[in-house]
Amino acid sequence: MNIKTADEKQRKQSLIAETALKMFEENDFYDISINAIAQKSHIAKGTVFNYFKTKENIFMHLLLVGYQEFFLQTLKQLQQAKLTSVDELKSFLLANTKDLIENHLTLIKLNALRGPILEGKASREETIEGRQKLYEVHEELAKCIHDLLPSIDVKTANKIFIIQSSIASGLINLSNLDSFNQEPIPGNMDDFKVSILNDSIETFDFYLTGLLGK
Amino acid sequence: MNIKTADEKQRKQSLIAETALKMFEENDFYDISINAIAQKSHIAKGTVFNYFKTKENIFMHLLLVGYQEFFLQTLKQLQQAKLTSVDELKSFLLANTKDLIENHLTLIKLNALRGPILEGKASREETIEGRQKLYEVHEELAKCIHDLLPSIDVKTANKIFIIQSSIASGLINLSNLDSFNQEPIPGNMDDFKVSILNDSIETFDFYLTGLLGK
Amino acid sequence: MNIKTADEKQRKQSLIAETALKMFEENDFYDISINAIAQKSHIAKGTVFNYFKTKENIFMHLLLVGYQEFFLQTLKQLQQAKLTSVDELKSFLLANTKDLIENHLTLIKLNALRGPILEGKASREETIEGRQKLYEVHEELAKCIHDLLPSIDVKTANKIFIIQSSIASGLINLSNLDSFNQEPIPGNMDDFKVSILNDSIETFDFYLTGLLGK
Amino acid sequence: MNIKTADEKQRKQSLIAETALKMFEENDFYDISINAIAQKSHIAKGTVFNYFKTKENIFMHLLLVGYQEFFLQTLKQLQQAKLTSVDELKSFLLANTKDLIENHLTLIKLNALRGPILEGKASREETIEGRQKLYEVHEELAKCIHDLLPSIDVKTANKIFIIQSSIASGLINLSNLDSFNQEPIPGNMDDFKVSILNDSIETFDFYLTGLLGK
DNA sequence: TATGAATGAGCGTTCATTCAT
DNA sequence: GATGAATGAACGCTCATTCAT
Repeated sequence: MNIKTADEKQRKQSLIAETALKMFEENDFYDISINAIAQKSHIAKGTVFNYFKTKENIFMHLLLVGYQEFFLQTLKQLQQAKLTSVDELKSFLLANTKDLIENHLTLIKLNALRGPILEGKASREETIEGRQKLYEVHEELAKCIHDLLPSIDVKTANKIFIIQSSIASGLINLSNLDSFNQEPIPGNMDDFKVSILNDSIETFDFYLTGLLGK
Repeated sequence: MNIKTADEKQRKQSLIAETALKMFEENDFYDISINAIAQKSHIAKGTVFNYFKTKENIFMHLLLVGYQEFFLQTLKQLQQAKLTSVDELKSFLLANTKDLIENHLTLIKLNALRGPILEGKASREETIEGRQKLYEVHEELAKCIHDLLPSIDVKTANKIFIIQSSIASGLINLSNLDSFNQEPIPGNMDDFKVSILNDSIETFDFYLTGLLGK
Repeated sequence: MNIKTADEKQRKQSLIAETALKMFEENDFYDISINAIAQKSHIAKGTVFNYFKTKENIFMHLLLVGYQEFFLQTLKQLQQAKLTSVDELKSFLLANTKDLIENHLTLIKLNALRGPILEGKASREETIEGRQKLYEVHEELAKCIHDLLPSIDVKTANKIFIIQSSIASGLINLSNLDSFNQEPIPGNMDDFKVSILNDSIETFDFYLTGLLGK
Repeated sequence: MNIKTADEKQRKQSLIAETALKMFEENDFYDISINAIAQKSHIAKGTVFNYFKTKENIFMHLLLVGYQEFFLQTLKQLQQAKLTSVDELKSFLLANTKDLIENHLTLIKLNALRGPILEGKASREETIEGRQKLYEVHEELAKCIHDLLPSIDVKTANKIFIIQSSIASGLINLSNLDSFNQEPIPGNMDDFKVSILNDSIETFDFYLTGLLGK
């Protein structure tokens, strides 16, 4: 048990990361203690620190690797999609947004932690390395779009994905206006209901139309 | 002097709230301690708790009252604006967004705290009371828009303001992608620069066009 | 119990400091935990931090205030002693050294912590303030000697007290060479026995003779 | 290769010890972790524990072996020096002190660890064995002095070297009184400057004169 | 013999909250 | 109403040491 292969090490790191991710689905960063992550992972507290230097690093890893994977998957889907028009791209992106929200909502929640909470204590080196990898995938994705539809330049294509996350991230913050702590607020709150999924898609749809033309 | 008038009471509460607001402009919720708020307000720590039952209540108050004031001000401006077309409304709303971002950025930052952080510990009663007041103003604002431009129904008008905040809030989360802890990341990061103001306005502009028609 | 006078506050600070001092007589800095200090003082751990910002500050306080008191007491004794010759001064200083070692040994042990351990985490402000007060007393003491015996300049008089502590501090480090963990080492260890008191006084005596003339 | 010769074993032990020594030149005992020693030695953490049962044993070894080597070297130099008078011995010892401070300052720093820190956790057996070897060299050195200058008895000669280390060790503790964390303290601190080398030699010179005559 | 992953007790420190005055 | 001293649970994190391989 003493010498782990890179693969075994990765697996344990993933165990920790995935435990943290699961917990983050239901709890806030500050309500998740390293102790709890360790317990749920059935390992000792110290072991967590053998794999991540700080608590913030865990969540930064979640954000960076999670987005990398999401964009890589998006890239693959894009390559298979053989888009031929802006309209088809729009459809593709809206479906992609649905996937992001339905299956990767934590990524979007993690965005809100990055600047104010994680960067202060996450390791600069690791973060920048992870970010650069992420940016590479992002650029590749953008280039792929540009290749398919040359009228969309690379910068614009990059921006599309930034705005995609922005919209979803913002709608999370404004969701549940009709309840308090999951319990409904008395009175007719219909006008304040937000559907993260529907409103994100609608907003992103309008955005894409505005950006790329009717 | 033993018995404070309601007015005096309000004044001290405002003092605390405004101090907290100023601190929130530059620091994260978790980096602002009650102790620091008390010191900056030149009052005792215990006094803070005479006016707000919990730390979370302070920031919930900031959010609810801040938005009330912002929407009241918006309402006034709207009443003076004498809009006659959807296009004029759009211009009005974009200018209003600029004001929101330039002068009330903390409101938008507070949105990100509400669900995951504040609701867990804020007093249910006070929050719901504050929220209902806020919703009233919000409704009034929406109705005003509907009165000016009957083609826009009240529910839609309400939604406009929710999306306005959503967009700005989301872009805050995605800003500073080209730096780490305020310091620039090496490499050409042009494609990842976000301007909260410009991108919010662009996105909101496209949204309004999509929603209300070109 | 809520508003303490300066005097009451000082008394609690002293309680903590004296508890720490007592513990330091028998244990090493790293074997004394804040928890233990709090328990022995019959107060809560948090209360300790209301009076000292860091653990290091406690011991820095002990060092600075302890020496201040010792030098003030020495100054008083000196003023009463009416010395008229270098020989009388020597006798005075040797008796003073005896007092230092017999009744203030912790001060000498604290010297060994100062540079390598305390300075790294003690508050700069407080330390420098405490040091400057200490230096003033030190200077006053030196001036007093110069006034009594003008052949001894102030700088030399200051040095005398620095060397006094040095010698005792060094001999502490070299003491107990004939035992291990308080238990005697087998064999005849007579040649390695150190008497902190006797050897300090002998060494200091020789030093003073060399410095001030037979 | 499964069975290491005694020589190979010694070589790895020396590697660890020398790495620790180098680190101790610049860092405090508590700032040097076994992990760091292992890394700097390019061996595994567990390997360190194959050669030293505890962290304290490493530094105890450094102290005992370091002093053995220093005294052996001193002995050799003494045998070559052909001293014929107390004055020549004094000169020899002062030069030896200069060497000790300039080239073996860590030995003196280690003295301060021995009693309060190392003995508590260092292995009794190994320590006593090392100490006895050290005492033998020490005695030999003392006897050599006695043989050269019969007026100096062996006990006195032993003591000379104990006081030599004491003085230097004490002056280390009292050095840097004119700065805080390497930064100068405001104000004229001339009277509180300590030169470990010069003041050690002066003090030791006076001591030797007092002990051995004029 | 060498390894390094796992451990977990223990640390200093923070801070919202209480409550006697 | 105002105060601020007291509290203590909870936190992230360290690190010497163990031991299966």
